[in-house]
Parts: sequence; structure tokens; C-alpha cells
Amino acid sequence: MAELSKMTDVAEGTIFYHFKNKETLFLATLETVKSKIITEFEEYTAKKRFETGLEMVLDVVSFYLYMAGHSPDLFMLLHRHDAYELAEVNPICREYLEDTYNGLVDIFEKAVNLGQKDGSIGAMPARKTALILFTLTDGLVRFNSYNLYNAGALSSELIASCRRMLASG
Amino acid sequence: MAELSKMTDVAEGTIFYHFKNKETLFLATLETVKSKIITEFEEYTAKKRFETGLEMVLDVVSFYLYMAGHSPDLFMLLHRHDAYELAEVNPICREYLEDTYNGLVDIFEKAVNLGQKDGSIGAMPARKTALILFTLTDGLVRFNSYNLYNAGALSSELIASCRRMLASG
DNA sequence: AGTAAAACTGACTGAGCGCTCAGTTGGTTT
DNA sequence: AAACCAACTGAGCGCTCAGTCAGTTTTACT
Repeated sequence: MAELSKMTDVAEGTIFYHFKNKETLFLATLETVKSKIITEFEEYTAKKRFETGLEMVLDVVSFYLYMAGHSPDLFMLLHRHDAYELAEVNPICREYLEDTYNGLVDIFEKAVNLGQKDGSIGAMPARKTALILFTLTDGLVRFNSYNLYNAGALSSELIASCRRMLASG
Repeated sequence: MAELSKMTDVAEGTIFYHFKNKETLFLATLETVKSKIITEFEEYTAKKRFETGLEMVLDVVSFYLYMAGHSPDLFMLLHRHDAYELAEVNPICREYLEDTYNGLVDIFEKAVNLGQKDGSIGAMPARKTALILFTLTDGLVRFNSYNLYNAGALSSELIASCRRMLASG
């Protein structure tokens, strides 16, 4: 709280005037993260036109990597063990986390469904495939932010892998 | 430290007699985790005979899911943000984490190389593919341990996805 | 049995943390 | 001019927790 007070140029007491305690403050932050991420992705998919469902999947994967590279703090919160520890006892925290992930998986699922209609993606369970695609992408982001290996160096191979994974026929 | 003292039936002071501080204790734990995980996987791949490289990849993926389900604490440490925060300032911590991941990726890479020799896996960069396979598997474990979704329910689809991703021809 | 080193103990310390609260400020209403 | 108000302040309180230390027990060796 002392650090936050310095960063914001606001007295510690003021923070507690606006948020009843640290947990509430954290939840408010988490909610902001959730809506920021989701609206960002919804705006992207709404704006852009995709040739095929497969191309949409690949574009969303790329956009995810781009977003995570551009605003790492947004995703960092989702990669912290603390958040999930709190989610075990705090249903609101759990809800925000689930909403965020579900929102993202939904976008992947939509793309997979689209691809299966237009024939660019083969026959496979859409939701489960969406979950796997998401896990893969988010996992890469996580390793990148932990400096275990470079996501940029892997992104083209990631796209190629997804293409093979989803291929029809 | 109080909790640890109770768990081990040892006075708090005794812990500090053996480990100069909490950080050292953590590093010792991390090293144990590292060697436990690596030896476990090396024993598994040394013991078992694999039909093809592709089957080896799939078996290793399954074994990873099995291990993570069987001893979650072992993997939990690798999924904690704290560890990577420490790795930023402590080279020994970084080394243990990298060793663990590299050791695991090496196993995947070996399997991919094998598969490319025997023709069960198509032409693709082995190391990068190994990294992607690993990311995917570890990501699933992470989401499972955070109760975001069930890894068991996805495991068969995961195997199918890997099969498609690696297919030759 | 004597003894010195090694292992162990748990009460204690002090820094740091989340949070409170009496008091200040600047603006609006009566 | 008096009363009121939301926003803000920072010293300080209670508590937790990693780490210490003077003293006790155990072990190993003569």
C-alpha cells in the first residue's frame, strides 16, 4: 500500500477512503483487467473481416500474442498464483477469472465453429479445441513473460502448428 | 516458518540452523523439485519401449498429465509467479527453473527427432515443436490445478490434437 | 565417565504491513 | 457568515513474520 501510495501521489489513507480494504482494491483491479481484455478482443473480432474460420483462429492467436506483448501487466495478473488462491475462497474473484477465460475461449470457439462451417477446419469438438488453442497460446505468453523462452521466436511455428492441428481432411 | 515448524515437528530455530534463511530453504526445495521431476521422466522414458517417435510424444504428454495429477505440489512450485520474480534477481533460482524446463523439453525433442527418423512425425523444427508441445501440456496442467477447467476431460482431445499437429505427409 | 562439538529449542526482536482515525482543506448550501 | 460536506492526510496502532540467541540436549569420541 505504501508503494501504491507513492505511485499514485495519494496518501495511504485516501486509498482506504475509496476501497474498504486491499482485497476489494484487488477485485476492482481484476474487474478492470477482465473488461479491458474482453472488450479489446471483441472490438478486434468485430472490426476485422476474416477470410475463413481457420484464418480467424490464427489471427486471434496472433492478436493474443500481440496484446500480451503490448500490455504485459494486463495478463500478468491472470498468471499469478495469488489470484487463484484468492479464488478458492472468494467467489467474486473466481467469477472474474472464469469470465475472463470463458470470454476468450468463446472467441476461439466462434472461430472454430465458423471454420467448420466453411470447411477450413476439420471435424473436431469445437469447445474442447477452443480450450486447447487457448491453453497453448496463453501458455506461450506465460513462458515469454517469465523469460523462459521467447514467444516472438516461436510465433510463426505456433501458427504453423495450429494450422496443422485444425486442418480439414 | 511457524507452519513449517509444526509440519516437521521441529522448532523454528532449528530450521534456521540448517538453512541460513527462507530464500535458501526455498532454493533447496526447488532443486529437489527439479531433480525429482527430471529423474521421474528419465526413468519413464528409459524403462518404456515406444513403437514410434509419435507414440513416444503422446506417451510423454500422458505421463506429464499423470504426474501432475499424482503429485500436484511438485508442479505447483513451477506455476507460482513468486518463483519467477525471484529468478529475476537470483541466478540460482533462474538456473533451477530453466534446468527443469529444458530437461522436460529435451525429452519432447528427443521424441520428435525419433519420430522424424522413423517417419511417424512430419518435417518441422524439432526444438520449436518440442517447446510448443511442452507449453501446451504444461498449460493444461496449470489450468487444471487452478480449477479453471478439467484436464482429464480434455486429455483425449489433447492427444488427438497433438497427433494432428505432428502428422507426417 | 568426561567432554567438546553438533543439533536443537522457543521466547524474543524489530521491521513492515494493513488499516484507522482525528484532523485539514476547499468548495457548496443555507 | 455559518454550517455542512466529500475528499484527503499521515501519524500511529495492532499484528505478523523472518530471523536471532542464550541456553539445553544429543552425539561422538577419548
